[in-house]
Amino acid sequence: MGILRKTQSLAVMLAEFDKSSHAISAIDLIRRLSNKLNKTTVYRILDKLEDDGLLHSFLGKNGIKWYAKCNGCSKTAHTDVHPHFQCIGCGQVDCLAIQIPIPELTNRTALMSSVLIQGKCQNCL
Amino acid sequence: MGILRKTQSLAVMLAEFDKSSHAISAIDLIRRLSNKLNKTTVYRILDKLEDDGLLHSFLGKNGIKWYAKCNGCSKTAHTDVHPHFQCIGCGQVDCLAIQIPIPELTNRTALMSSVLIQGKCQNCL
DNA sequence: ATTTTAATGCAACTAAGTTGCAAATATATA
DNA sequence: TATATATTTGCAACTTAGTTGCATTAAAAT
Repeated sequence: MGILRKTQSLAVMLAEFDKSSHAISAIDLIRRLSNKLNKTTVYRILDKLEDDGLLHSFLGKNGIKWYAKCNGCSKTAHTDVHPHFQCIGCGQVDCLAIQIPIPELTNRTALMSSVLIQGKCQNCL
Repeated sequence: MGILRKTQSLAVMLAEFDKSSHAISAIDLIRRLSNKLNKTTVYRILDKLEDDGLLHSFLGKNGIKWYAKCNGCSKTAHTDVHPHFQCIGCGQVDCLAIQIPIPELTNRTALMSSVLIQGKCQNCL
């Protein structure tokens, strides 16, 4: 189940996502908010916001977890699927507003896919 | 640096990869070989085999590390890039012998990409 | 204002992977 | 073949990301 109470911690978290247009890793968020929120709380609120379709999560380099705002998802359907880009220079991670088509597979049914592209962002070129 | 000595541990590891045609996760390998090899040794040999272009690694569901045999890679160039498939039924992971084209990105340069497709394998359909 | 129920903080834990170092085992040299 | 040298191994201890149980706190309902 997702969010049901409007708590201070929730406001703090939402503010943090409103502040930046990029994805944020769970660990970075914990670091940034360490004086305000406990890390357990951060993880729990992230979970709930994802349940509610406000955030989506994905794995970056080295398998660490990132979160970014969703576009047009709901509690029932996460429709906003797209690749993510991680800059190997500055580490910044962004959602890409493109579609990567997955071809039909032989002997298998594809149900979901995750694409992580690594490279250099404009700043780091 | 890669492998330089033909040790028993190395033989045990290579035998394990020859035994199966699927990818093997590091943790599973450690479990399977726990009576023969220390986990540190397993990780170290995996590293070296990857350096040598005999294995490639990638991240599966939940960010855990998988290894599979390479096709036509060398110590200097890992040319064998392809998507991986993880069955959500049995957990089995395979390399897919297909290419997923990554389009040109605006304001960014893509240097590498990793694609994980999840779905059902033939057995689990 | 009081009760109910969800959210929080804390400490302790788990799981995957890494590191330092002494002991063991390949390989090179004599 | 025996010895020296250098790599590999095992072990224990550590790190890092994330999770769990439980008592306390804070929303929301009554």
